[in-house]
Amino acid sequence: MTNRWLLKSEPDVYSYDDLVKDGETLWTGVRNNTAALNMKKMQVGDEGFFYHSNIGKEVVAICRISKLAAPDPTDETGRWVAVTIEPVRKLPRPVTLAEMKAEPKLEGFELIRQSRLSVVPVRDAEWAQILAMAG
DNA sequence: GCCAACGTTGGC
DNA sequence: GCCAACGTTGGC
Repeated sequence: MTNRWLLKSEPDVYSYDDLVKDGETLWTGVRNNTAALNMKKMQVGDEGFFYHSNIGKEVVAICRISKLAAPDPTDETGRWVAVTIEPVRKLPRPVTLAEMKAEPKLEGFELIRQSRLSVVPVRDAEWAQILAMAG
């Protein structure tokens, strides 16, 4: 079962361009239980939106899960996990948070409902809607 | 087990 | 810089 996701990153810390440069990256540092549960549900090949938080506040690209959740090497307690992601493509243009909030079809979107969650599931209809908004 | 206090995230 | 939302911690 393929699912879709949205992953947040502050672009001054790690942007989509950094991911392109690196080829792939271990998505470390998630320290929230709901977000960790979402990562454990990810399958290799699942796609996700890459969202720039704080600066930009917009979906900029699509990425793909390339490795399943495994223990996060930056976590000394051994309780947290990280997946590996790779870049897929940039959107024709970014879709901003303000646009998504203004779109009635995205009313139930988890990104908007629970704004602090850093790894968010995206429903098929929401995925299609955001792609359509990206042009 | 409840809840107040505090810390963090992220939008504005 | 402020604040809302949410999670965590610790006293009782």
